[in-house]
Amino acid sequence: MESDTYHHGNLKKALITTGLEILSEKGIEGLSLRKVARRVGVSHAAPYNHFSDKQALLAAISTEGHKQLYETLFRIFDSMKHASEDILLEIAWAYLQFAVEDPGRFKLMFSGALDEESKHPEFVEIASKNIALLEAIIQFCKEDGRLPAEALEIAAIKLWSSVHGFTSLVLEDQFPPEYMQAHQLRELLKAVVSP
Amino acid sequence: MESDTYHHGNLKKALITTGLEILSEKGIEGLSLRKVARRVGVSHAAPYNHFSDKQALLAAISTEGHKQLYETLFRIFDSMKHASEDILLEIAWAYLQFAVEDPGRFKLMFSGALDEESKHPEFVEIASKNIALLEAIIQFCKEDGRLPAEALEIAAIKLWSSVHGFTSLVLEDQFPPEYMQAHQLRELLKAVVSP
DNA sequence: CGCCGAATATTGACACTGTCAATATACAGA
DNA sequence: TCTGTATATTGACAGTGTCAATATTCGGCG
Repeated sequence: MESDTYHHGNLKKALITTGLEILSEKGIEGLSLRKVARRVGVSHAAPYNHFSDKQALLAAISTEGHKQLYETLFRIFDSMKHASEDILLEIAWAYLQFAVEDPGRFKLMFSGALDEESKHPEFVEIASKNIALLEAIIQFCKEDGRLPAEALEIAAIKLWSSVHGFTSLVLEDQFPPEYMQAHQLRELLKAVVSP
Repeated sequence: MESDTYHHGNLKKALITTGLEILSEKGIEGLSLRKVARRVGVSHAAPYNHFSDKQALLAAISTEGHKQLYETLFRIFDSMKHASEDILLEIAWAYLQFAVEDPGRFKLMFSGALDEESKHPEFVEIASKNIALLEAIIQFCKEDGRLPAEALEIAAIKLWSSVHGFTSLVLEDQFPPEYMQAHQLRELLKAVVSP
């Protein structure tokens, strides 16, 4: 599958993963089409055979990020189903870690560098999968009986809003610096996810 | 104060307000130093006499946005001190409206186009002013006695996180489209701000 | 008034970017 | 093998952020 022929083989995938690399190293400002192409070892216009736009590449990278987030959260959920600890807190903490460990990726995913993510069907799919996972987690946490569907959706939105908002504000340095140490953050997060 | 002399007079302020204009019209991608300069009627390098960087101009614009947000929320708070309605909901609603009515401005303020906002002292000042306002609002809503300081800070962070997260996710089209009508949004928001 | 330094604005250049048209190369099936 | 299609390259274009060199204006001092 790997070759250095004239035809790259699977340039599309290579562009996405290399894009994630550069995103992680240089942040969102440092991510250019030409840089990705150069890194992959291909001419500056080659990406246009696979992506109509820079926007299209960014959307693909963002989608890949959402898949990674899903994987991360799902793994946590799965590994804690039989533990007694506070699952919601661990999920929220994982969300925060996901953002902090690679801010560029998180910002691309959520900070509107994309104009119309909802035009890309792959993106819509993984986004709703993430919501469904959240709902499953919440359902699981209510030991005493299931919630009605509507309440479940609302609870999921509440939880996601809180955790996402907290994470965004942390990432953007919007809190006073004395809150910004790890164990402080964890305490705050506990308050944020508690009802 | 207004003149079309060689020296503009107060180019710095003009650049900021014109920047906000373009931001509102073309969004964050469509905002360039040169476009702002052209619109103000000044050469493409003139801004460098007042801002060391594009980043510096963006930071100033962002700071101005935070001031507008403070004004907006303060007005709501002030006008509702003697009303019986749900202040928290109205504040949250105003926050959401502020974002929706000018997404470019909101994204610049919160979506990490800035690298190190906390280096600009004016920004730090208005940011903490905004937190203080939130705390005052929460304090006011607890009719039965004051909260201890620590609980107050935590409550403010909880509230801000929820509302900000909800707003961001709405702005980024992360929710299923059936949630996206105004009265639906208001219902959801009510759930988000309720304890 | 006239002069001079400081503040401010302009011009021109540079490397970099996204995008497109024209061209070249490689692959897959007849 | 030949041919069409998919893929990659090259070269161009306008637009960008930034900087150095230059020009213009302002404020204060004589």
